Amino acid sequence: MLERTHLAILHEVDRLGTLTAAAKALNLTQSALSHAIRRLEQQAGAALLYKHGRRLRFTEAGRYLCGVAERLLAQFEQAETILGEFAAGRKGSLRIGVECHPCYRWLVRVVSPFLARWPDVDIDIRREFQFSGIRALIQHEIDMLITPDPLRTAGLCFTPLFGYEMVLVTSRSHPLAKQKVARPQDMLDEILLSYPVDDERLDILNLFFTPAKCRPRKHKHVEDTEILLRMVAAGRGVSAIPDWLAAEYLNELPLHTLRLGEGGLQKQLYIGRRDKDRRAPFIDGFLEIARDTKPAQPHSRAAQAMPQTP
Amino acid sequence: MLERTHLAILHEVDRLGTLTAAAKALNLTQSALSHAIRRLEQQAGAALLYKHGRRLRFTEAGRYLCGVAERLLAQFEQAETILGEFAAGRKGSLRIGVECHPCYRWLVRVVSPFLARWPDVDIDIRREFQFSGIRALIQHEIDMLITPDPLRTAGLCFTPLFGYEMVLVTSRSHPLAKQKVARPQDMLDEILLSYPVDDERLDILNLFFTPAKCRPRKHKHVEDTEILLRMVAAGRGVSAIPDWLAAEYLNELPLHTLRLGEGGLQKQLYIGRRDKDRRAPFIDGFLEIARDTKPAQPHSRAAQAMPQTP
DNA sequence: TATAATAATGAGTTTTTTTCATAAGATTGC
DNA sequence: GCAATCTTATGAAAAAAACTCATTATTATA
Repeated sequence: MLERTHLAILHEVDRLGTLTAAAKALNLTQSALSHAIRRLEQQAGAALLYKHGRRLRFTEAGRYLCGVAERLLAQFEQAETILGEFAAGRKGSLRIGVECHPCYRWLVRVVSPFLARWPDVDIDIRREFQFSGIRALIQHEIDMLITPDPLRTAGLCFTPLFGYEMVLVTSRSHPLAKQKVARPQDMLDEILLSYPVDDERLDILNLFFTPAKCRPRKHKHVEDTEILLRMVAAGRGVSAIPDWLAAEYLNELPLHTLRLGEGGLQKQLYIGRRDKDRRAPFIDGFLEIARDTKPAQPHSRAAQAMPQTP
Repeated sequence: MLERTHLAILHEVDRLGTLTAAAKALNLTQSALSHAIRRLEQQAGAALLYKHGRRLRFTEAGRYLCGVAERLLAQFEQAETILGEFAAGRKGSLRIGVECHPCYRWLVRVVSPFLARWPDVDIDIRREFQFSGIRALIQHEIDMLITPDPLRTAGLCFTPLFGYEMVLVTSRSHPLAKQKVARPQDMLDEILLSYPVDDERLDILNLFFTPAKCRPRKHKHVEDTEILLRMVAAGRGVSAIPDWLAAEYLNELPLHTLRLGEGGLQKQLYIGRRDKDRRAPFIDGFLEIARDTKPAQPHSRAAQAMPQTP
């Protein structure tokens, strides 16, 4: 079978003219090359070289193979180079799962510096999972998971990114806008707007309404953050979002934010990865950039006090 | 170093899903494949496969190599196919040198059946040589030489093709047209037309005039056979050409042919090749067809008696 | 014609690959 | 949950392949 070494030998013989020189270039003996060529010729059933004086010349078939060699050897070398890039962790693709809907807005700010730092790494962000994000991570469907719910699982490790508080947003003209703190009982007549997520995974239901054994009057799903907040601003409902996300919109929309309960609904965002993924430096690289990318200033809630009309 | 076998293994694993199946397809054991992949991974410094359940999955790097494999394996296979063509003697190119100017006309009749018989062989006909055709043959500038002057040379072998006679052609209205035989002395006032070849290589000078220690009045070179004979027909000169070539034109042009001297100027056409070129069946193939392709009937000289005006 | 350069060859050694036997891990069906 | 089954991993031994060494043969050169 035609092998890479055969091509390398023919190529060097072509380049240097003699077996002896080619052998030296390949760190082999002239004898080894002679044997190798002989074997190849016997297998192929065609002469590749013949003696011309004390040198060698290529037959038609040999010359043809030289052309093949030139093309294929280059491809081998390129493949090895790229393989080296993979090995060094410079090349690859990073599939990031996001379990916290609004976090997408924060994530896009992480991605840009990452792409600049790791030009050969592609990023793929996924927000929908067959089952849980954790499972997707374990099953290698994604490489990193951004989630506020780090399940302690063997083989995974979670790193905290930053803490935040889920706040209630209402229109600035909403009756609740006079309060600083919202209690579940205040909201029995409200329409709750949320991202389209299972009820069990909505913190405002799990941690706010359920303990108080009540529910808002109505619960509607809205896909997009922008639209959701515009609906809130228009008084069509209220919603619970991270404080830093609200902060980004307070200057643009007539919104008011309230603490959810006396202590507030405190959350922490985590980034998770598989333990064994030490192999790819860019995973750590992403983690580092993610840790350094803080969300909008939570204390910009002060902005809500500023007199301002959109 | 990345080898063809590595690519083949990865390709089969990709295609069949398991090492075991791939091993069977490659007529190896599962163990051999496992070892081979392990070695490659160690050399590359990058994981290529990882266990997922009881099967294997490709890492990024592994998937990349699968792509490489698909491309490169196809190229290897194609190269081997073509190498097989060479081995079977079907693929190649035949460079034919022609030292006898008018023989070109005969040669074209050989080429057609050859091309039909060896569809994969290209033919390249060369009429100009740096030095001699023999030298071109020895130095592999050409593979076959058509010549009337077979120099006995080591490493070459010449095969006779057919005998012919160089005849003098004149216009039918030329004074010499009354004769059947031309003597050198008859032609002291003539203009000799010939192909543009060194005087030493013109038989009519070497073998006809020189022995008689005389020369025609003038000697002109004409490139093309057709033009040369039209000039002869127009009485602008006389020329010496093979009898079979004259035969081809006797019906078309008012030409007359005379024997050069009493015995005539007898020649033999040879085809020469390198001794060692047994390697390429199509060289023998060409030789066979050439031997079977006879020139125009010499006895069609009878045509000259037929009453005919152009 | 001797000398130098180069390729070819055969035997022996080294290296690489392969196999065998078995362990270990994961899935399936009961 | 457990046996049966499927799959990969591993280490040692065997087999195969590649390589080297020493030498011969051929050609070019001075």
